[in-house]
Amino acid sequence: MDLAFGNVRSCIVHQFERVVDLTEDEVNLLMTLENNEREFQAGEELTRKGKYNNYFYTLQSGLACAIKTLADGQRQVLDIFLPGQIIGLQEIGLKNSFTEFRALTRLKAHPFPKQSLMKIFEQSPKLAKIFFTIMAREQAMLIERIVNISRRNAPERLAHFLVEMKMRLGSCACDFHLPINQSLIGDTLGISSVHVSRTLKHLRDLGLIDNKQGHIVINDLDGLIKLSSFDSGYLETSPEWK
Amino acid sequence: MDLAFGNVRSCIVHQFERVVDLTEDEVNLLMTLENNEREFQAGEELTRKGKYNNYFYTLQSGLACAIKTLADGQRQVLDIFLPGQIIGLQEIGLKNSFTEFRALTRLKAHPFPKQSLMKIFEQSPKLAKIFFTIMAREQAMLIERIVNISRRNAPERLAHFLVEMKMRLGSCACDFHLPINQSLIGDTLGISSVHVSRTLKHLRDLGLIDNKQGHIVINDLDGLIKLSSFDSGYLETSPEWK
DNA sequence: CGATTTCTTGATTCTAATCAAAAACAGTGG
DNA sequence: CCACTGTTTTTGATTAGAATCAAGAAATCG
Repeated sequence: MDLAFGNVRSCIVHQFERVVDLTEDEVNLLMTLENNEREFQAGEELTRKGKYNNYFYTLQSGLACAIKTLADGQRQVLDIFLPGQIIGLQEIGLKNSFTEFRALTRLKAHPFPKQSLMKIFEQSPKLAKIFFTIMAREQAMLIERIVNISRRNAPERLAHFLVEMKMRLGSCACDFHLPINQSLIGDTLGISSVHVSRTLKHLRDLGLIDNKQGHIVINDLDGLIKLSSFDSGYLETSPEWK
Repeated sequence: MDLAFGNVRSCIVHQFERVVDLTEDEVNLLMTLENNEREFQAGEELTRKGKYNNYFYTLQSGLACAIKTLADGQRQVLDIFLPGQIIGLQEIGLKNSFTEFRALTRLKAHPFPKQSLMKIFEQSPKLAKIFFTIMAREQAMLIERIVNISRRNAPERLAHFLVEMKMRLGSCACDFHLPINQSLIGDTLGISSVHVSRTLKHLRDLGLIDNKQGHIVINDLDGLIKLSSFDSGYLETSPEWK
């Protein structure tokens, strides 16, 4: 398995401490969200679609995604989850959800019941605030996805997507595994798989990237950023919310 | 001004009580968010774009929208706010926001500083939970917008948009004012204004709707729902989160 | 009532979808 | 290690949906 999607020690605490300093009590409170670990195989569903799901998951290692399937069988990928992210926040409070969460690689995740969140709110307003901030960041990413799909053409969309993945992975190396096929990329960006193939070739021809089966090399990050008019603002958290 | 966008008494409390029963203390706490009212003219910006904004707004009457403008001048409308909604939640915690909030009609809104939210979290976990639920609903709407833009063609998109507006307005009468021009509708749905005009004509020709300057009449709601495969699930809150 | 904005309609162009088939690749078991 | 199978990717040809350009009609505003 690729290092980029490898293990994160106590993933949620780690994630939170990037944002704020936690007291011992708060760390312990958060740790209660991670008391049982489950492993999923690549392709396995974390939640069965349609069935009401009472769990969140904190993703420890591997990759997952959220997929919405339409009545006519079309699919839309809503998010690709990296280690440290919380899976399922987006459908909190909804009567019934038709979002399906699926493992993209073999992965480890900690399921915890949605009620735990309420307990956390009661015991620590500070943590409530952080969950709020995380939710807001998710939302900012969704907004950026709307802009991307709605306003950019295929090469721009793909370039934006690749830059976003690179930024979120945070690796210095412009070189990472992307273990999803072109069909799923298309379902993320709202273009057909055939056109994804053509567009990847186009970006290769421009010398911006190289790719072969699930491996991306970014040759010209600035070029991709310029092409897609990528603005990282939506990934950055305000200091005062830390 | 149209009744549909008319006054809501103490809008946020009203909104919250649709979801949960509030104690006297909680009502008072919420009321602190509405202690000063401001009026904005149609077309006026609530927040100046680019400038850091420290305020939320609870919308009391009128309509507003959130717009993101790209570097090349293209616009994307992210949300259309109805009375009772909170404007600005989506950009909480973000370092810098390039979302612009603009009045679509003459409107009344209550600005309150973002810090107030933290105070509420400290004093009532129950209210924190409701804010969370509201945020989740916003997010569900964004997800639906992604699906709409990404997966449906122009007539389907427009039909979906009209059904959503009707559902959110909650009016029994399939007949409402929509005080935004076709250019803005296009910027909401990711199609050009010219194509909005053609598509509206198409829906009229099918006998599904009637429209003239800012006024929509839905003749065949079921037809629109079927055309757009509209599923209201994303607007409905789960009972256990109430 | 003139001026400006918005809406409609037509003609053309372009991007991406679809259809179809071949090539590359990954996984399987002999 | 290689043949067999199924999946994924590539490439080409065609079609469809929507953008763009342009100009006239309608509505709104002062």
